[in-house]
Amino acid sequence: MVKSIFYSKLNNPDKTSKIPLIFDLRIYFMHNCESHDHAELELHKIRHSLAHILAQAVLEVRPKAELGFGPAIETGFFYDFLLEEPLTSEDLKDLEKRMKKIIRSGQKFECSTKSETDAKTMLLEMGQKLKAEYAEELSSKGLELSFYQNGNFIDLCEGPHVEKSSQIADNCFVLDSIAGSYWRGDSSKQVLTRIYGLAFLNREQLDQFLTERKLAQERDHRKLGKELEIYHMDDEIGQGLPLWLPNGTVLREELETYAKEIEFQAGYVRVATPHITKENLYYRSGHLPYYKETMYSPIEIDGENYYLKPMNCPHHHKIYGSRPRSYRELPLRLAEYGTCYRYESSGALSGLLRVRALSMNDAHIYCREDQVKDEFNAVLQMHKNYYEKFRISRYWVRLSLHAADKNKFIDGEDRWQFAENIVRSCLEEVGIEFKSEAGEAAFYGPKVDFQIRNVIGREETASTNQLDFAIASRFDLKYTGEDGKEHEPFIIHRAPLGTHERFLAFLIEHFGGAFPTWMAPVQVRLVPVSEAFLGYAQEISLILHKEGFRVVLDDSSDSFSKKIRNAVTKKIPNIFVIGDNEVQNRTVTWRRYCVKDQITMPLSRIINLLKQMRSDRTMDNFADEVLPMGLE
RNA sequence: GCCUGGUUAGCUCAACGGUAGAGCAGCUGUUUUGUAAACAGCAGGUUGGGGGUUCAAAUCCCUUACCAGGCUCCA
Repeated sequence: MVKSIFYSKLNNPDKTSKIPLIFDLRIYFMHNCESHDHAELELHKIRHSLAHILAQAVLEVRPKAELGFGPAIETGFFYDFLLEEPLTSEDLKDLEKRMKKIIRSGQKFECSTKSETDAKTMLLEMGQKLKAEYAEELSSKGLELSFYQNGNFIDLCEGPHVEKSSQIADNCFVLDSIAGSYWRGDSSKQVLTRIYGLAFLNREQLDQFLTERKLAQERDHRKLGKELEIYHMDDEIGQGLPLWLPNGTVLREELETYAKEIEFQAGYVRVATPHITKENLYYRSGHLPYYKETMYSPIEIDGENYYLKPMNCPHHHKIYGSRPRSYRELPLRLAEYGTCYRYESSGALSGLLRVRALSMNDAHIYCREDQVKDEFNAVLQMHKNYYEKFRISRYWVRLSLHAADKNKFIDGEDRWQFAENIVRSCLEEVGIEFKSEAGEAAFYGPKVDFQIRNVIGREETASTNQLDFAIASRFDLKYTGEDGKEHEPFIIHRAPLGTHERFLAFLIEHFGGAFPTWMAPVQVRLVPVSEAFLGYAQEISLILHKEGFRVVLDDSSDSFSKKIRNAVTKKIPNIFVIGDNEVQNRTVTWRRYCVKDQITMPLSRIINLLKQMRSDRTMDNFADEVLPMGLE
């Protein structure tokens, strides 16, 4: 009953930001867009045809433009052009008009095939050198070269397309943005100009997408991070080096405490390691030759180079190797919220999602061969539990396997097979759906990567679990077995909560800035109806503070309504309203974030409730999380 | 790192070759309020930094730092 009062409105729009509490652009960002559903196919044809029409329009204003690729994508289409004279976002409106004109002219899309020679001759005559290059490549793979022509425009393309341009509603698309790209995605090749378009079956769907994208931008962690004073980036500190403000630090520490408790229960022990390390360690680990360009330049001291650590593994390996190990003490699980530094390319940096200073929920598990499976299973189970706890459903899991590339992956086909089989069967046993991808493994073993998309659709690896069968020998890590002989341990690298930076960026967006009571920077805001009740409010404030709650008393001279508003815009989960009635009866009136209905209860009772919510880590920012203590 | 665009008060924005302005936040008063913005006043800016063009630059040009959207990369 009370539950329904408290949560009935939670899924309604939050009046402050005008966004639903739990909002999901998933429908637009579904990974598997290969559905063969009829409408999907129609939409695909429309998008793909629009890409051609865009190219047609660009050729009208830039006749010498060379065409790159122009596919349909999840939200529309793009086309890449090699231009002598640049196009800018100001040209998009004009191009859009030209596209509409082409659409209305009702051009037919006609397919034809050509031999390699004919195709190349024609493409080169048209000045389409990039396409000619691609035609040659396709042909060398034995593929047929098909062309689609509409009006005076012809393009090498496998289709499919609409039959006539007039089948496309001329208001169902919009040119969205302009960006750079590289030919064949290779940064050593030509720089192309990419124009992105949004396209849907009709205007309503386009408008809906635009509206929802706008709402999604409202919960962008960079916006909320500023509004809720979570972190600050400062030019004088450096790119990608966030300053965690007091509110953000609460979030980090709550998350960390939670992880520490879970890891303690799971038999981990904690370690701490320095931020800088001698160069040689990274030669030993094998990282330096591969990752030098993504490490900060070394600091020279006493004739030696020291690097800021880009990962914690070598340090943990050194801890393992600090004395002889017996099979009896395995598995050894070393955990650290280690701070690392990576010189990420400046263009990749983005709020907290991609930074240069990061703290990782890292641990390394050193175990025997007969323990690998149970350990990896436990890791995946822990990972799954975290995701369920935080209600993270917008992710996909990649099983990253090796490929035949001696430069990227260490030798040993048998060992790769062994490790990959274990990882795959663990995923199956724990019941995590995954997609295998060859060539994505770490150089020392297979990985299970949890891929998330942020609220505006950018995909990142949220966390990763790896089975390493190779590094132990580089570090000469051994244990004495039951047989009295030396053996090499397997190492599991795992970071289910990824980094504070990325995970919190994701949670900020996932929760729209409204954190559960246990995490919230301010857990309770006391709002007296007028200054006459400040005394009782102060008393409550002291009690709550003594109980360890993060409580703020609003003793401003703002109007009562304004005080409520201020508390709500800060997305504080619990507001205690205090007026005459409350003073008389030693109660408080409890108003939850985003919920107007409220409940008055004795002070002692509400404190017990809060304590229980805190110790249970209730996800009270979700509609269905049940309140404790029989409030129903 | 690359391509394109951007940077005006703490925040969100206006002024687009001719005296930098508003709302919110802040501060000071008045107001003491029962559920999302009381009222008044004050203060706040060498328009990211540097250089140039011009009688005159927030506005045009160059350069640098940073930001955004992509691309590349991602142990």
